[in-house]
Amino acid sequence: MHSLGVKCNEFAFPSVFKACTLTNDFRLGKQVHGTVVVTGFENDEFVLNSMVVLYAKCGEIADSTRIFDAIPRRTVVSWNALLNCYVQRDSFGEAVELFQDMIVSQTQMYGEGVGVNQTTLSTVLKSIASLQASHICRQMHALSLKSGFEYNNYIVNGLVDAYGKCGQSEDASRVFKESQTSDLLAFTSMITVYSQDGQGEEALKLYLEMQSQGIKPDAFVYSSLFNACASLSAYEQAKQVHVQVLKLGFIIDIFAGNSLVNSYAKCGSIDDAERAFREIPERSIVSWSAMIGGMAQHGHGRLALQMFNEMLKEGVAPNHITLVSVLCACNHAGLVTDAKRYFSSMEELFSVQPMEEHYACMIDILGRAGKLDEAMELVNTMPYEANAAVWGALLGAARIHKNVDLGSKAAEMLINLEPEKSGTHILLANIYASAGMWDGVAKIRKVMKDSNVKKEPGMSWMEIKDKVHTFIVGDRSHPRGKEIYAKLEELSEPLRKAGYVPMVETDLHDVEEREKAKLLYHHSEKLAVAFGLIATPPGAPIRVKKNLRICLDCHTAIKLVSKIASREIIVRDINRFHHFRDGLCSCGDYW
DNA sequence: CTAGGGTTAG
Repeated sequence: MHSLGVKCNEFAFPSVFKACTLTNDFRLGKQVHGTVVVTGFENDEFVLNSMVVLYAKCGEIADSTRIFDAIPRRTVVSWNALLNCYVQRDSFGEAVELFQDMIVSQTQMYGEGVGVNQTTLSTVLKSIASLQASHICRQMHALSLKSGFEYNNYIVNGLVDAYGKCGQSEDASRVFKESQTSDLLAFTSMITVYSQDGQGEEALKLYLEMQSQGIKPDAFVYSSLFNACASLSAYEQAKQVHVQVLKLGFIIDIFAGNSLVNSYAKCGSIDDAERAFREIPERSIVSWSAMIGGMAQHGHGRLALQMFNEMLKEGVAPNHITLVSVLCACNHAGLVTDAKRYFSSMEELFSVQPMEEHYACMIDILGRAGKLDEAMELVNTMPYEANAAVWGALLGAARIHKNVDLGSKAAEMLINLEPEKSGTHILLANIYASAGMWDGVAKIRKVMKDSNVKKEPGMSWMEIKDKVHTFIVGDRSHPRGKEIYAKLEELSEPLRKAGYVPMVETDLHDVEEREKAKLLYHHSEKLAVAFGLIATPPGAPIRVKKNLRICLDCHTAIKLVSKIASREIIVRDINRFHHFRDGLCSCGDYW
């Protein structure tokens, strides 16, 4: 047109720029920019706004901003284009800053809550979610209400996602419920929030609810569902969801595949995890890390290291998480020398600088192996302040190696760092008890009473078909309670013959000795195992999970039960898996 | 005239 000598007025340019933006034709756009200058329209705000959008879309943020800054009145679209530009390159902080300028400028120009639209809010919510900027969530929520976008699907989804990522799952759920949306993405976001918040039951319930409303899922939701199963340790559930994905004809992509590996591992079946792992077509570092970490948690240290070598052979570079898992694997297998080698060479070999987590892991390894001096040396020379993980590792080491001094020092630091946790007091009491320091035990009991620290009640679960059976110490409310207690009674004689002596001294309950022995014998994990023995077919593995660390007395007893009853018993406690088989445990009595 | 959801450790 221009080359034909036809005069072009300012009304044509925005449309031309728009066409260039839509077709991603940056080259033509630049040419037209030149024409704008030649024809003297470079001060027209409509022309300039359309140029901002063009340059932003092409990722030329400097040019875009330069033009943008020179426009006296910017359109919402220009602001949005620039905002989106920042989000595209993960500059979320800059996006939020730009938005704050935008609010000031647009409010001056148009009045409150008017100069932004749903695209603005949606883009900014995504930035807030990525930054986990919880303090701005509420403001954004208020602004959305004020602007009248409350029930817009994009905004609902954005708010759910942002509240969730900022750790405010209750607010996320309130927005979701009040919106009464039937949008697939909003459902997916809400399911993800629940699963990331450890509310696996809610996640699975919402998935059912979604289907009963006739909303068809897509492949996105499954990674979160598998995670929900993982957090519930619900093996049957994981299998059911897995089967359903296949039935619906969705391909298990890399995200869902990685979650599935993690889920099967966390549900106690490392074999299923490995099968799922082998079926992932293009395994990423996340897939490998999940598999290596799973094997480590199951106590298969050597296999985990083999897996790591296989990974290196395939040319996949480990990241900091992989290396935590590798160290963890060494820890479970008692491979101190290997751990030291990996730890000291990780920066040189894999360009991963040891972080706090790696130090904590290494300190745990040294401590468990009884090298308490070396562990302390590392604590004193590392470039970090010792955190709860480090003191926790030292406390655990002190318990295993019966070191009262280190134990009380570590416990003191831990109680300062996490005063609300009862586990620290309990562990220290165990250390005192095993050293025969009964006044120490009594003191802790008093401190716990005075400071109102409650021992978190121990609970164990067993999943049979799709029903979850819950047990707490001494509880007789289970429908098959009578049989469960009879089974334990029946086991007491063979247990005694096999050398089991109740460890009453480690129990902190304020009751008489005989009463203690009874409580001990009816710990939740023992009840769950007894139930497993009567409720599953002979020879079937028994899977139990517990909300705390498994107790020492139960660990001893269950080892013997696995032999007496010829059963594989798998207990997932808060830290790891214990595979009891033929009188032994996969953790090698280190936990 | 621009915009939304999923994966690994401790």
